[in-house]
Amino acid sequence: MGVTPGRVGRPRATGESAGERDSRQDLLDAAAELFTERGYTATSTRAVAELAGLRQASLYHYFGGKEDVLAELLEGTVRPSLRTAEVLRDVPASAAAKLWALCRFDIDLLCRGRHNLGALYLLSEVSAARFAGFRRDRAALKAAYRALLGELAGPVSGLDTRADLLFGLVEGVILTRREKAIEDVAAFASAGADAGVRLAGCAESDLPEIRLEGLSVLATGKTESTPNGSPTAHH
Amino acid sequence: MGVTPGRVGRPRATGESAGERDSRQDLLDAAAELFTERGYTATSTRAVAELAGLRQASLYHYFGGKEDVLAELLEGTVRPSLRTAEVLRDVPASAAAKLWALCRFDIDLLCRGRHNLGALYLLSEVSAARFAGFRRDRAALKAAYRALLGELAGPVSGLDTRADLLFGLVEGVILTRREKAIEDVAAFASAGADAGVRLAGCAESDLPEIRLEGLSVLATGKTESTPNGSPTAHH
DNA sequence: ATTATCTATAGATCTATAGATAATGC
DNA sequence: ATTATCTATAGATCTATAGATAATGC
Repeated sequence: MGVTPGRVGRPRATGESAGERDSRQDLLDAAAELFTERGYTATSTRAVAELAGLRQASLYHYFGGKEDVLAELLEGTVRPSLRTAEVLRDVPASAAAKLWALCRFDIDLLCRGRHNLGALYLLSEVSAARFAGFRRDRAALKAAYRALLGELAGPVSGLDTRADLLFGLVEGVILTRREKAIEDVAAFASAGADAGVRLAGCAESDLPEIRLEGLSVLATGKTESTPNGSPTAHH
Repeated sequence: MGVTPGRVGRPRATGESAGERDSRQDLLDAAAELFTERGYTATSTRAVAELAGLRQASLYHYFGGKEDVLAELLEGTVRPSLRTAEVLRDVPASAAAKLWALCRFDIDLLCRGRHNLGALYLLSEVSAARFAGFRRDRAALKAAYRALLGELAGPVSGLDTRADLLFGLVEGVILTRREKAIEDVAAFASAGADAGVRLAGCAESDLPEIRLEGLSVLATGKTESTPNGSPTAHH
């Protein structure tokens, strides 16, 4: 014990190999930073690898190619929200409180983290069939929003439209965050959740109660949030 | 009269030159389609030129480079909204109605048109200093939203946050549109405007009146909407 | 003469593969 | 022997420029 682990394999050309985590994660982190800040196509595999402290070709030891890196990052951005939505379904609480809680969780997640990972979804290239897994998860999350809205409003016409708008409100914070730093994320997420239930038609006077119940729902659900910066890897 | 105009300059290699509009606009249209569908960096100048019916190098006769094309498209996306916001400022109407009208106009604009031009703003590359003009206009538009919100709510705390969220709701429709076609744009835009004033704190019971007044404001303002597909060029 | 286009190309990328090398593990 | 990395490179781009060419205009 106490023995330095000693790494298998040829050392990195940049001496910096030593103290770091594993290279695969280094690559994902570097890609997250560059993809969100410069865009996907504008980022070369060389840029990713070198920010991670490796040479370009070494990226191919861990990923089939650039697209695989993006796919993995993308999936990490919806999964936690989707899991929260699933947990909420079985929690005994008012629909309004659950909706508040889901908005609050999602917005918080999108605002937190070192990079604006939600922005990856904005890349036009994501339309490609390659990212089917991600898009399936995202559709399921949207369905969860719609279900809660329906529970709240009864069989109202225009439910789909409202779900679209509400989902847009939540994802819209990605754009806000791109424009400026959000200082107090918790407050912003709560305000966003307030806006969400207002949009859903809840009366202003019911808000304080909804908020309280929503917060307690979140606390019970104890849906662990993503650790700062890097997406959770479930692979 | 009746004489075919007869075009100056060497004819296009693709015979198709004849019936078209001017080449500059052809290039902008082609770029709009490709940038929104594949992304900016992923689109080559060759692809743009050839979709426009020209050869790659001919693009440089009209634009300094790819970035100039993007800059011009971008500016066309905010200008009409900004102009509407300015017109609304001086219209005698309730703040709620004006806010409704502005939301309605913006959402309508973002949803209409052949390509999802709003999505251009999502490109990460747009952060670059190169597009200062566009970003200035966009900031001014957001300020208009905030002003109306302030007028409506009085000196409330968290006004900036609400403006961010409202703006996010409006721009969020870009994401909705990317995901699916919006069949009835007018209805969607009205529902979005409803959602906007709800979010701003207006009571459900006031909505019918706000809507009516908002619609009449829009009709008076007579802010001409962008012609289908291509951005208005104010240059 | 002027203009809009063309063809050709230099120089700079960028992705992905082949194969060498420098560690540890046994 | 296994592994993680490296170096080198082929082949495919892509952007921007130089300079030719095929129309109209006068």
